[in-house]
Amino acid sequence: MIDIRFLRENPEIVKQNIRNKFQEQKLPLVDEVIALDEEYRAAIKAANDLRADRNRYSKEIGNLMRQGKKDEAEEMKKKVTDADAQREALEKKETELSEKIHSIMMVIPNIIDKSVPIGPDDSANVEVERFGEPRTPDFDIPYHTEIMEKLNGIDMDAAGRVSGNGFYYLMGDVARLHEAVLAYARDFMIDRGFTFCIPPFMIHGNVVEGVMSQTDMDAMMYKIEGEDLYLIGTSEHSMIGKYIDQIIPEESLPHTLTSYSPCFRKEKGAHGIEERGVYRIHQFEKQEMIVICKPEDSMAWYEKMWKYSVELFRSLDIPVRQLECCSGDLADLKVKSCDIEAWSPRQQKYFEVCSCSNMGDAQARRLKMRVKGADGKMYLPHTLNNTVVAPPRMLIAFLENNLHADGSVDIPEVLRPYMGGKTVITPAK
RNA sequence: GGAGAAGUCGCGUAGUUGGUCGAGCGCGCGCGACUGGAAAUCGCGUAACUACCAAACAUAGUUCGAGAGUUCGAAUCUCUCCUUCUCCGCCA
Repeated sequence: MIDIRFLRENPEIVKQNIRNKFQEQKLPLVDEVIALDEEYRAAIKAANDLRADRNRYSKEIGNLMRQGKKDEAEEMKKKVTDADAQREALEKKETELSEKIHSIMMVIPNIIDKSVPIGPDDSANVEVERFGEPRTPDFDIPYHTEIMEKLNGIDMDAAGRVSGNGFYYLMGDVARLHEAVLAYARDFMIDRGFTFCIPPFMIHGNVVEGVMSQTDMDAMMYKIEGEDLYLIGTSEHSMIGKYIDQIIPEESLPHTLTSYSPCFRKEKGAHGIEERGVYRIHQFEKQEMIVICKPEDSMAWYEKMWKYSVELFRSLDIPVRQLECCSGDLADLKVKSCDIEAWSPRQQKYFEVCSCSNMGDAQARRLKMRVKGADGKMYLPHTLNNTVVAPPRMLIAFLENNLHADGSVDIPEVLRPYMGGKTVITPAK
């Protein structure tokens, strides 16, 4: 969500930004919203004048009543009532226009950063840098669910019977590994100064609207029947939502938080064969990091945040690369975003395991989250989020990269304390 | 889930026959005076949003949990919802 004042004053920038994001169908909305806005402000002005009249008369009526001048008061009441219809019509127009403008502003994309590569879709994303040498073992690596099955670590059949497609039972060492990764990631972020947080896993509709775009909401969020509650798709939703309607003291910035939560996603749409198993599921668990900071600091935080992800994966000896999202692949709220992708020796390619985003002030504007500056002035902070690690998916990379021909899997040193000291897990006999 | 109480300006409170209440007081905070400096004291100031404006000020509008209603006029009356607290129930 961008500032309507900015749009009003810089329609060409907004339009060019829409073109850069290959959303030509939204171009007419710019002029449309400018016209509506003009109409809206005229309506406000007219309605304000009428309200001012009413207020003035009402005060006068009070005075007259006190002086016992009933007749004059009655006459004045009539004057006010006469203007009622006009005032109510204007007020109705006011709210209608305001709603229209709001709904348009909700779909106007955020202005992307100058550095974002222009491209229509994810095929135009740009590899920026690789970290670690991709390895290719001299034996065939099975599909990740097979590796897990050999370790007696997964039961997809039972999950299918109990919950349907898109769920999993993790068992034994694999389940423990899953928790170990989360615990390690949690401590990794705590060691970097982030505050650990366990947020609500269900949130109100208005918070959902504040943190994500409408299209994302439809495609992702599960709603609780009969209640104004949604299951979160990521703890970013509750963590950024935490600040709804809040005024943050400037001296408390930046807020650096790392949160754990299960994540629930509908995952509407067709997904390929490589997205079976635990790659794309309705429920998974994730350690997340979010930062609320001054606008001028957000790019520095962005750089720091994606590097944390790289560092974490490298500490588990998994090769990764940074892939910068191009304009067309950037969700509407985002200013800049990149994925960290892990190397899959089986597929001989990288696949997404983390997603780091700078949302600029878009979420802050929607949520009415503000910072009170030292000079007493209010401004909108910037919000950022990044995956620390989402274990079911990261386990794919983990197992493939640490697998031996006999089906055993090495446990990297940093995870051993969380695995009861085990150095390796081995297939059941 | 049931019964009761409450939700006011950063915090604590006043406000209960609707009008001079956008809101008093205390604390906190800011500025100033006093002082060698400080404490204490005294004085002044201290919500957000919107419109107008290049901007500031001024002006006008909106906001006393949220929404709707009654009324010329609502913090004050009515209704619905939400939240918190107390008690009970039910449980990890």
